[in-house]
Amino acid sequence: MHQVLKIGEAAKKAGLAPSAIRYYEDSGVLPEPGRTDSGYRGYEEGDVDLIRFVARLRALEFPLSDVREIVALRRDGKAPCEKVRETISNEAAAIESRIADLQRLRQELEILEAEARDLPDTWPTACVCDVVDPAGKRG
Amino acid sequence: MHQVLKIGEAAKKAGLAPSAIRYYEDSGVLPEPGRTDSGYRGYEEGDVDLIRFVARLRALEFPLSDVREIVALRRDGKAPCEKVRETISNEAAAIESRIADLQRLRQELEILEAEARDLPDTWPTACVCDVVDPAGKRG
DNA sequence: CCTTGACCTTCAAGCGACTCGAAGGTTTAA
DNA sequence: TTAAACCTTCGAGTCGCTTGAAGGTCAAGG
Repeated sequence: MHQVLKIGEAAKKAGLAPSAIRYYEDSGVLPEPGRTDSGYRGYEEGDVDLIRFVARLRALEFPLSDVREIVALRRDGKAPCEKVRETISNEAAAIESRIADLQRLRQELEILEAEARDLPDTWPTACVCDVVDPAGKRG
Repeated sequence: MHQVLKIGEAAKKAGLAPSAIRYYEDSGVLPEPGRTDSGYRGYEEGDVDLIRFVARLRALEFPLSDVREIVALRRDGKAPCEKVRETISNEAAAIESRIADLQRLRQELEILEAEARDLPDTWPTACVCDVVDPAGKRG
């Protein structure tokens, strides 16, 4: 009735690599699943749901430590809602700030790219390096 | 005349940690500097310029392997211009695509944040988890 | 029956770009 | 003279996995 999946099939359903699932197990995020007689991991429907949930949190780039805590709360029958909300807002802030950093970098790189196009390569007299680091003197 | 700086002072001038400079040296990005009688690294003006240049490239998030190649070209008296331009454009593309990813994530998180605000925490009946992973059934 | 190939297992090591800690040596100022 | 603030090396830790080696299992095809 309720079929048991091997790690490769479970991984496919969750959009993860088998090695990632093993890693989550090793690092205490996912519980140890059952085993077949020959020692293969066997995932039941609920297990696969949990893996999918973890995959989803990781796709949102939640730190694995937070994912571990959230999964632990669920396992203990406690509501992870507060922790989830907290992590959502932390993660949103982190991403916001990373986007700002990258946009600054992108702008810098655009300027450098444009300036580099116009510069003849008469190294060591004139060089893109002067554009990249105008303060540095080449040796 | 030309003063020699210890690693901490050189690091400060370049906006790096001393440990980062040692790491660049170990990993073949920066050449080994001179040493004082007591074994301290001693950086001359040109050395500091090179460290500053490397710091600048890293601030633009160039991969260290590319920085290593660029520095090697300079050391060999060759124009690193082409490599620099290439790396600028690779890096610009990588950042562009990372920004796009993060903007998608940000949007998702904003939606989740809003939905989570409205949801009562009647675990295990209704929960932020349902919002995060609507397809997953909680156990 | 045997082989082939696609799975699965464990364990160790590698990636990138560093940082941190331990255990010790040096220099400078009070 | 002694304390603080440097410096040295070396090894291990971070994060989130992936990759590889060496082997076990299982279903299909010849």
